[in-house]
Amino acid sequence: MMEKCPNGAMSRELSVGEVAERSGVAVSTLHFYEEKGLIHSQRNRGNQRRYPRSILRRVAVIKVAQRTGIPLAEIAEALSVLPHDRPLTVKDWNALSKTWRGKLDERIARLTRLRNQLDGCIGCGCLSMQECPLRNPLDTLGAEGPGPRLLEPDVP
Amino acid sequence: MMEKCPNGAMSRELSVGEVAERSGVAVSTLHFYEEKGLIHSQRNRGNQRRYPRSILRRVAVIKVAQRTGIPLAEIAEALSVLPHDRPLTVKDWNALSKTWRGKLDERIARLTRLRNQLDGCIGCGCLSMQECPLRNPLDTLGAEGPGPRLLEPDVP
DNA sequence: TGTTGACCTCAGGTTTAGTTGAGGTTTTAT
DNA sequence: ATAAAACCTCAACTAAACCTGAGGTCAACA
Repeated sequence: MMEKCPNGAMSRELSVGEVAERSGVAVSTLHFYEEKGLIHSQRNRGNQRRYPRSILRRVAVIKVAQRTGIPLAEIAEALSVLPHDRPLTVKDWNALSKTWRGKLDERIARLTRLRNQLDGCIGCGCLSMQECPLRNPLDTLGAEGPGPRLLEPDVP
Repeated sequence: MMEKCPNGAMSRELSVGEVAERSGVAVSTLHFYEEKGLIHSQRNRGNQRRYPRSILRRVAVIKVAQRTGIPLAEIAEALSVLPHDRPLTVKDWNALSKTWRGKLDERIARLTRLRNQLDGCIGCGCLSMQECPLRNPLDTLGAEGPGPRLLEPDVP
């Protein structure tokens, strides 16, 4: 009798090369991810990596997270709470994607603030330490005398 | 008679430590920037770096560009068309900030697209190779049979 | 039964943006 | 005059996210 496939489908296992091709990452990257604990593999009797098809989803999730700017270490942490030996459920994906969507929002918000500041400063020629919003977030509280005018009045 | 200061103000030159403190970057970073050609320095008779006050503006501009995500090499390139020995004018700053504003826009747009896709995909549970917008930009044209359903229907 | 091509491990290299430290000189303050 | 603080160069190190290559094994196919 045929065994019930834990993946819920009659799916052959994949070699590292197949996973690479189908997921669009290099073989070396899969090795690297494994080393970092982002993915796992079984080995066949010849010591070659064999993956369940669910690896494709896992890699896809990793790549989406990367596109949002999440560093691998953080992705690893987020994925680490999920068991490696069962496919991600919709629930898992919901939790992850909501968290990451939050972070993505933050990133967008930061960049948008910067853009607005930049818009406000294009042409103003200030970039002064005391007043310019582009400088202050970094250069908090000048504690200096009347700072120099930083841009010349444009008389070449 | 007092020489006309090229900076247009009666400003003492700054040491590397002063620049570091006032611009908020480490001394080692200023050395590094100099090595990369982003900034220049004069030396006094004791071989110590001396900067005109306009260095502060230059460093500020570099930091703004970095915040928009521009790599140092590209910043160096953008700044390289401007002479090192005269302060940036409002015109210079306008040109730079407009270019960078464009790149920033692009970045924001990319992230926003991703966010919308993520929103559309939260809860959908697809992440399928053929259909999911989160996968396709990377995994262009599956050219495979009817791809597997990638997420389990959530029955733990 | 070869012989490719895919796979293995492990060490070391690459890039970006710096930081750290050793060993020595200059400046500044007392 | 002397000590401390700041500065100099140069080499090496860090971290992230991989890639490359050497030397050897495994699998598929004609």
